[in-house]
Amino acid sequence: MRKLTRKATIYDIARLSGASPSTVSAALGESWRTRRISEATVEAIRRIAAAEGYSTNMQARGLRKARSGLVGMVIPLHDNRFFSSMSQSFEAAARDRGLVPVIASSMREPAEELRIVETLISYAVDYLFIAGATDPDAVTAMCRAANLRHIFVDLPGKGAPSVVSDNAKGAADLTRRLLADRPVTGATPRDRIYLIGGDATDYASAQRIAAFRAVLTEAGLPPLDEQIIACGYAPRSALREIAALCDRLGGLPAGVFVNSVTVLEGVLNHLSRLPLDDLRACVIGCYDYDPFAAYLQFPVHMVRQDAHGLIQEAYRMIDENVLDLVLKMVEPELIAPRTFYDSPFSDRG
Amino acid sequence: MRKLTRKATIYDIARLSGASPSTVSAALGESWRTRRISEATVEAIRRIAAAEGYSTNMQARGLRKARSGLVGMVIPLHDNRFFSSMSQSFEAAARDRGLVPVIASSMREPAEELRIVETLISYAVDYLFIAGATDPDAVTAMCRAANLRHIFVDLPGKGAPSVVSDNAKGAADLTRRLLADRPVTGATPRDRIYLIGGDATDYASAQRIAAFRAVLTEAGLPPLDEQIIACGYAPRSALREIAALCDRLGGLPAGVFVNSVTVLEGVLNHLSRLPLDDLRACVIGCYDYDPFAAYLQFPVHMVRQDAHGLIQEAYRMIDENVLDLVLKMVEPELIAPRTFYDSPFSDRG
DNA sequence: ATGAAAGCGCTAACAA
DNA sequence: TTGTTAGCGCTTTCAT
Repeated sequence: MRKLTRKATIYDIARLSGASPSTVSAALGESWRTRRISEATVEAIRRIAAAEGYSTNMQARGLRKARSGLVGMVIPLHDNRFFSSMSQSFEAAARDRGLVPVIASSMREPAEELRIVETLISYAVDYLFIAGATDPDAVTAMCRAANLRHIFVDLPGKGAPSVVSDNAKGAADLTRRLLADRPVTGATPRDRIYLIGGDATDYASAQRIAAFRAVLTEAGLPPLDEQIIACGYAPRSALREIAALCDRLGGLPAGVFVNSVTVLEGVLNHLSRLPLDDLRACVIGCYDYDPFAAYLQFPVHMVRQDAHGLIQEAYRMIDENVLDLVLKMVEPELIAPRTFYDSPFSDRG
Repeated sequence: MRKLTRKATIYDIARLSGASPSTVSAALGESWRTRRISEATVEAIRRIAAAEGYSTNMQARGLRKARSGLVGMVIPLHDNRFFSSMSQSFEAAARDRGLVPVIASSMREPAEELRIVETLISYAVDYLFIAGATDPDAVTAMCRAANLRHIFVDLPGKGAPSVVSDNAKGAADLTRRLLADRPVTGATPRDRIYLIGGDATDYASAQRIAAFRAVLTEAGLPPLDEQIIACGYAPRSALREIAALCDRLGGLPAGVFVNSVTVLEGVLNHLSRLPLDDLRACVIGCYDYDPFAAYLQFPVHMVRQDAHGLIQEAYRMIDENVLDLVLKMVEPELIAPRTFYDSPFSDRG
């Protein structure tokens, strides 16, 4: 017969054990050593608590201690290999520290991002990670007002420590690789390399676009503005833009630098409609790694961003109480077509 | 100059506005209508609160109201297309209801799963979704003790409403499709279809395996036990098992039913080392959809589970206060090789 | 070695 | 229409 009563509190355990609530609190927590509660008492109290299915009410504890035990993270979206890897690492690292992770997705909407930050502040998260921030300054302002330690990941902010991929290096490496694979003359619009996807106003894309331009210029192929198609990250708009581009050019260009895995999804949607020989004449690079995308019918050069490393580094800053406005870079890695990268969680599924 | 003071409380707003804390509380919340606070007062209070950057302390509110405003969900892992889609839908649906989602991954470890449930209970989540439960009965026991409404998704439980994919139908469809694509005789070990991956003791895999067996049997090809290789969901073990299988058979079998997208990752890792012609002689099906996996060098038949539909249905049960031990089925969809499925979030990235 | 009591910030009776 | 008060469950001085 199921008990319909509310959850047990320390008062219940106190009554049952004959000890006082404060003793119970100490016995059930960490402070019993310093309070010099006898081991016998602690044992007895814990036994009873276990029997009653007691568990600490974290709302009450948090209220009293002014620490919730929660760590928040804002990501653009869950349904994305890069960000979901970050979530996985974020969660593991949180647990290692006895914290409970709360991950929310902003859909890259600045307003939504701020609403989420406000919500997380309401729940008194102890730290906040913001990945792919769309409005870092506003986030910093809110966190400052709430006295909340925060840290930017992937896209940096000016008001807090930041950990980002070395986008310039990753993009330069990828661009060079595309050129090496498929030398172009730049003589005709089709004999050029195009960059598609991303938001030219965000830091990561800006860095990548700059590197892309620089490498092309170095190679004596200074890019025209129309070679940069920063149409956002959504598959749907990427599909539209790559189709339009092929229309304009009368076919695929010599090469495409795809600015994220979600963009690649849209691009692939279009490419899949074209004859295979056309695809093979075009060299494709993608700024992000996906094991399946590594084995498509045409080779794809990929840049694997170190999601795990980014998160580790960010937690290190929290652990070491770094408050300086550092901008830490984590190296991405160029992955050759048809190569497997063994993720840190590949023994899980 | 940054204020270093703690966050504003209703007492601060009360002092500043000349109203009482309870009036402030009402004005800032929903109850001011029924309490018949004048609009003017409400306005004034809200203005001051906004100016002070006030936001409700949800720990305190939750403690008082015995409702946290949190909804929990346990998933096996974040870094997985199926589950991360679920997260995305779960979060959107939570927000529609004014709830804050807390998603935690169990890595498919029963002990971890229970620890997470206990943690979520500690934080007083108002509802709990458990996706891919490894120990549903234990979860139900804990939730009962804590008086927590819960619901199983993907893998059902006996003690609470459950929403699951129609695994039998999905697996039967996929198996039939494999047979249609690549008729086998069953005469030699290589001329058979093998199922790889999953956990034979979990409900979903059990259903799929049963359907796989049934379809083969119907077709006059009753499967041997060695045709079922339920080696778990991890890419790494799938890699090992498919390699071992090919070793035993002296090459790829006629067909492979891959039991999840993570398993496909491991399988692909092996297949990628084989000559393309060998792969093309083997028909591959995967129970899960991934847009990139849909465009590999060899065709892959896929079953798309309706993550969004599962979550919608689960929330519907919460909304309608369904308490019966129903087992609701959601139909998966067979997706032909090289087909794009347009996800509900493809306008995002 | 343990207990009593105050208070974290909020809401809901109950008063006025 | 608004104010006063008690108390949600916990931790922490301060007593003893």
